[in-house]
Amino acid sequence: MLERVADETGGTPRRARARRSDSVRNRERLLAAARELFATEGLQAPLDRIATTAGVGPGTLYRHFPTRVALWEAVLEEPLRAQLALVERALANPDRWAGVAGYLMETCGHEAERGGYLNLMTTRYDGAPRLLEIRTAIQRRITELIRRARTEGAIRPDFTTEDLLFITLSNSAVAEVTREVAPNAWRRNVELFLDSLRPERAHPLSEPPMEPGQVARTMMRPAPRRSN
Amino acid sequence: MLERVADETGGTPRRARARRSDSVRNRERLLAAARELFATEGLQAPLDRIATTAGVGPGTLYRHFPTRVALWEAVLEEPLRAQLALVERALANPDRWAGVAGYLMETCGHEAERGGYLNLMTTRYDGAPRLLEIRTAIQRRITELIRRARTEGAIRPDFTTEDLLFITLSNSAVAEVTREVAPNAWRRNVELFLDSLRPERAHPLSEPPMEPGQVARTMMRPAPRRSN
DNA sequence: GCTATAACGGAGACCGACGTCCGGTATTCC
DNA sequence: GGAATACCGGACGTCGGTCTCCGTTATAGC
Repeated sequence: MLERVADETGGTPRRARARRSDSVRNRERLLAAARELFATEGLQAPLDRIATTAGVGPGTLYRHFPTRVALWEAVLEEPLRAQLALVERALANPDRWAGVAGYLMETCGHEAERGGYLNLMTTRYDGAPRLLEIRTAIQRRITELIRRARTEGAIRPDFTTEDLLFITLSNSAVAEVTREVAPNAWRRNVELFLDSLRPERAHPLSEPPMEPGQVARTMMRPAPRRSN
Repeated sequence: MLERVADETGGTPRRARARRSDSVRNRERLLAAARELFATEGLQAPLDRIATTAGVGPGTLYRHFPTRVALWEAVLEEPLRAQLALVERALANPDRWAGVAGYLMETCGHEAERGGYLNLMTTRYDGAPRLLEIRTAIQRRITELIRRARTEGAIRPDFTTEDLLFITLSNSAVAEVTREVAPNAWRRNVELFLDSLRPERAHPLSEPPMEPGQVARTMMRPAPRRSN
């Protein structure tokens, strides 16, 4: 798309320059490199290496995307939308159990494949309102998914949205550790989990579910964390 | 303990000097600082900060403990032994279900409290045979714990040691994220998990359990990992 | 083509962490 | 008390990562 800078000055409609072609090209290269490195090395992949992979200097990267979050915003929208589509497909499934179970397996499967995209649902997108918006939408759908399954007796009555988020979170940890050695181990783990949310097996949970307000603060952990 | 360096030269029994008192004192300070920082900031806490906290220079730290693992070896033996004691208590419980469930809750509880000691069971202690040994002992006990519970029908027949390790691993992730906001949220998660290993009406798991050999390679992930 | 300038890209400053070296000091032993 | 020396500690080199500045280059507009 040939976008022209909007003329903010109001009065004199002075034509702006078209974007330089090399700029457009470099931007594309940067996005491709970022997609690749984020997926393989995680959302904290070194920016300089992204620049190198893209075949541009670091200066160019920072001009296009002044912060890491800016780059996230450009790159992560697509996978987040895919995630959204996933929930919606689950919602459309009249078999409530299959909806929930399928969603969980697919989500966890995606995460297990693309290692870097773990935690798409749990990282803090501080300056990225678009991403936040999509994630909020996803969470709303999940809540609805759970609610329906619960009221129709497909899953235990005390199961909550947060519980489900925690399951995917748990899965990230398992997937990360097992990826190289036993790339399918996560599946077993999820199936085990699934058994825990069937209604007929439910035993009372001691802790009350978290309040909705807590979720936001909880799941959005500060971006850089060192594990171990 | 006033240890004297053993005279390796065999022939002339020349008395060695006693350890200098300041050396002993500094070592203690370093251990105390390491215990504190490992517990609060994780096993990857900056060594320089440990030195500073102990009130000594970095040189002193590296003389006493040339590598991070050396420091781990001195500091982590105690918590690992505590863990071992925990499993043994669980083994001693004639109520198999209570043994397994109690062990899981206590382990996860410990992890949730001392944030840094997450992953005691899953980090790689490359040059620390003493730690490895204890951990191996723990794993053997866990295996036995699971075996008994399984053969006596207290838990589902297809549940394995690895499954249990993954549960604690999952729990680390949840505990880490929720610690500040909802310090008890992990409990609910574990209870959910517990429901999944009850024997009645378990649903078949698609993937076969991992081979024992894989566990070692799997769980012992390389020490430095950056999350996200 | 020519010019104005948007965009490039790399050198390099800064930072936090690791690990070493060595002049100075404290402690032990006599 | 004095000598020998084990030990201290911080200055410093290195490294990987972030981010900026600015001289150079490529492109758009004419």
